[in-house]
Amino acid sequence: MPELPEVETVVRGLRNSIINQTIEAVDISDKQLRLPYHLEMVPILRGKKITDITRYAKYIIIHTNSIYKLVMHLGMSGRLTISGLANKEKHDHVVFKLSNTQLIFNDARRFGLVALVENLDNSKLFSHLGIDPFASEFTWECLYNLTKRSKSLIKSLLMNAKCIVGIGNIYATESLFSAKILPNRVASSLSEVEVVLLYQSIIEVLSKAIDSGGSTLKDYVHADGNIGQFQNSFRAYGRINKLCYECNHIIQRIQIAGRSSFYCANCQK
DNA sequence: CTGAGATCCTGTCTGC
DNA sequence: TGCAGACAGGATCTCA
Repeated sequence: MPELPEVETVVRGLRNSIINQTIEAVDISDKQLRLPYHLEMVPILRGKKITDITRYAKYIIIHTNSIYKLVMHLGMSGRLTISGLANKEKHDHVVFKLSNTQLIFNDARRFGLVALVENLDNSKLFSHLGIDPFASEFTWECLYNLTKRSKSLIKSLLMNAKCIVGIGNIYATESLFSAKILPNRVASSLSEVEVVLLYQSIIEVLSKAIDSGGSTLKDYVHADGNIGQFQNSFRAYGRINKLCYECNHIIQRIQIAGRSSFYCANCQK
């Protein structure tokens, strides 16, 4: 679910509310997430102070005054929220009791993960990941190099975390619409001009989505429980059979790599 | 090696 | 109203 803008929004929300708080207890449910829990996190984190919260790809990293970092991924339906209420909700899998509130990891579909990591650089979770769109090394030339040597479809490439991290189905769809490039084009067929347009579209779409607090389709909420607003700015995603805002042709849907892709056959070439 | 498809899991919505 | 089937922000494994 949450793509880069949603994760970034959650991280910013947490940064504003739980830095300097102490983890007093960790309560782990019996339902497994994507990977087995590191149960040793319960004693290790007890009494530790939260010093910073950062994002690495779609992972949320909670730094403490111990050598370990708490790493979380929201999968498709994960929520990471702050709540003063003690009552447990369905699908609350890990609850961190803090000085004067609770940090709650809730995930209906359990595709997410909560892990303890000592060294981020050595972690298997991150070793294969591609470039972050907001890293200074991510330039249009960098994107061009990726497309040139790829035989996959451009939308698959954008969503492939081994190439670029953080872009999922929504933002791949919106970026391609904005750049007027069909999602089922072979990546290596894109011209330099098209790649420049696509690069600019990715940065613009992601930036606007972050400014809007991300997109809420169903499960995603901010750390404070509020929903995102970027879903109101979608120009292609989910707009099947509706009129294209640019040219009034019908928005169509195709499946690419098993995911719905929405596009305007008139605008996108 | 690469890329497409299936898979993990639960909830919600649509159509019969 | 009930039930089957499709579909949903991701990542990873398997197979061709």
